Amino acid sequence: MKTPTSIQRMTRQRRILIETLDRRNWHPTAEEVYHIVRKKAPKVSLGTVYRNLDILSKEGVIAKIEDAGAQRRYDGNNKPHYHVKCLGCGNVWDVPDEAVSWVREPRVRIPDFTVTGHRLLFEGYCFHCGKQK
Amino acid sequence: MKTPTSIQRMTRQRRILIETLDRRNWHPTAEEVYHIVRKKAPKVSLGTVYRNLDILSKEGVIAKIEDAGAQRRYDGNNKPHYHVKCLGCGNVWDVPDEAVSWVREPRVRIPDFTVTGHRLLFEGYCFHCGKQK
DNA sequence: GTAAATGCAAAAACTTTGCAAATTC
DNA sequence: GAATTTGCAAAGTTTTTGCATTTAC
Repeated sequence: MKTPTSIQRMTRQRRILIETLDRRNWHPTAEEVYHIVRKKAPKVSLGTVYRNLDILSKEGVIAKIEDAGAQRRYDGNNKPHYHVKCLGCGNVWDVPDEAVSWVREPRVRIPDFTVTGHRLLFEGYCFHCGKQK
Repeated sequence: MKTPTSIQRMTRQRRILIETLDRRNWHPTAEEVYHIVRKKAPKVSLGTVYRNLDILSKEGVIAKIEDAGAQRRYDGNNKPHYHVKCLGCGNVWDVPDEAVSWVREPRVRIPDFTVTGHRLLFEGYCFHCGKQK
C-alpha cells in the first residue's frame, strides 16, 4: 500500500488503522473500521478513525466508495442514463448517450450474485472548477 | 413522467413537487427541491419533501443518484477496479477485472468538462438476499 | 521540547418520524 | 366522513470539529 506523504507522525492508532485497511475485497464503513481497530487499540476514538480515513482518501491511499457528497441527489429522469460529476463543486449533469462510446453495455458475471443493473459515473472538473485549480 | 401507483391522494404539494422534478438535466438535493417547491407552496415542509422523494424513488418515478446507503464505505485497495453492491444488504464486493467484458474503457467527451475518471457500480442481489426476495 | 495527533464530547449536517391538524376523495 | 397526507418539531443517524492532553520525533 502506498505510504501517505502528508502524514507527519506514524502514531500507533494510525499504523493499526492502515494495517487494518490493507485487506482485499473489504469495504468497511467508518464504524466497522473503528470496531476492528479497537481490538488492537482499545482507546481509539471514532473521531480519529474518521480523521484518518479522510486523510488517507485525500492522499489517494484508500478510496471512498460511492461518495455521494454531503447530500443525496435525485433525478426526475428515470430513463437509464449516465451522469458526470464535478469533483470541485459537486454538481451533476447528464451525459448524453451519444457522448459515451463503447461497443456494448458492460456485462459482468459474478458467482452467487444476480446483477440487475449498473451505474456509471464520470468524474472530473467542470469549466468553472477546472479554471480554479 | 410515470404516475406513481401507491399514492392515494394527489395533494397540492405533491403535484407541485412532481411538476418541479420534471425537468431535464437537473439533479437537485432535497433541500434544493424544497426551496423551489416553496415558491409555489410556501408552507411546504422539508419533511414532506423528503417523504415524497422517498415515495417517488421507491416507485421508480424518480431516481436517487449515487445513493451511498446509510454509511459511506471505504476501500483499502486504491487500484482501479469496479464494485458490485447488493441492494438487499448493502454489502459491496470487488468485481474481478476478468468478470467484466467490454471492448474498451468507456470514453466520454463533454464540452467544457475535463473527465478524469469513472466509477462503475454493478447492482443486484447477493445469494443470501436473492433467496429472501 | 515542539508540533502533530488523539480522545472526548459537543455540534453540525442530513434524514426520518410521531402526532395533531388539515386536506383529498 | 374516513383515511391519507401534511406541518411542525423532535429525534435519529452519520460525520465533523474544538480543545485540552498525549505522543512521536
